[in-house]
Amino acid sequence: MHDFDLRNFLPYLLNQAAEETSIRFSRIYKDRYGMLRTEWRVLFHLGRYGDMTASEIGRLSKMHKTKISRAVKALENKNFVTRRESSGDRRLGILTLLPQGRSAFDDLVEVAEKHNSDLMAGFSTGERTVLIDCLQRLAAFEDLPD
Amino acid sequence: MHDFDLRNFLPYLLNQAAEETSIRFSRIYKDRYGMLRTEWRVLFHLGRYGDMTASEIGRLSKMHKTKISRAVKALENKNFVTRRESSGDRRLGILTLLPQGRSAFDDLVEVAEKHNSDLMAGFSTGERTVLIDCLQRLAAFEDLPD
DNA sequence: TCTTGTTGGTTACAAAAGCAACCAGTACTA
DNA sequence: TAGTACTGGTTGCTTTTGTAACCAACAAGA
Repeated sequence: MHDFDLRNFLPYLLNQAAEETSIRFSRIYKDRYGMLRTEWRVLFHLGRYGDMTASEIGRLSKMHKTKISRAVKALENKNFVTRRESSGDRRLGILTLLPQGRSAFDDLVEVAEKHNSDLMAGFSTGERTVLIDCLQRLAAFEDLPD
Repeated sequence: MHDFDLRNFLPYLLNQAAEETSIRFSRIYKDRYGMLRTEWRVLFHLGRYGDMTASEIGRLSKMHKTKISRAVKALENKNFVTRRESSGDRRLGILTLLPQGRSAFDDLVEVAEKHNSDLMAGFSTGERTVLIDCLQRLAAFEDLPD
């Protein structure tokens, strides 16, 4: 019996919090649109930032390129997204939201905003600021030198 | 282009932070002991709380029972853990750390404590308190009524 | 004590993630 | 303009996870 407390260990605690807060939202994009987490992430990037290539999404989201590749394929099958070749660099596939994808995005953004404010509801303004700020710094932690 | 910002969306942000903060530590338990995340979680519960059954670990960690079952099997194969049948209820398997598991635990606790303080290093005392408190509340969110 | 329901735990099968190899296309540079 | 090295992206194979079905063992009531 050791006094190390898992409940103060950030990687563990963050993981628990991430899982708990994701469940309800994931049920919605899964039930309504048959999407996976990787798929809504791609969708959200395109909806939020406009046309992008897979590797740009990768840089922002830090998802591995195979995940993105498969998510894009699934979104194409759903007619949510289309891909056209870049005129300059022919390796690049520029991804664009199609009307159906746009409307799923609009729908899910509303859900996400509601869900987010539910999650934040218990916190004071000051707590929210600190929480978001700390999380953003932690999310960038691995980019720091060892 | 919508103004919804993924970077303020808690489920996303928490996930990013969780992944980033887990990488270094996971490399260590993987490299040194060939363990998976599920395995170190079980190990840490036993090391921290003493003998437990699989379902007690499940209640605390919220891991699904199949994950625990497989993690326990892997830990038994490594001679980190042993299981004996409860004298009372013969369904229950009481899990105990073996010397090798104990020493891996001791080693990893040190690593985890160091890693945790590295992660916290950038935060003020006030920030730490708020962060941990908010995360613990978020981790319990799904237990709340809808 | 039968019978119905529950709980602890495992297993088998399907879905998803991780990893490495690969195929273009580009970029450098000799 | 050939050679080498890199980048964007896909595919195939392996490892992990999720899900549901299942097998004991227990519990509670008729």
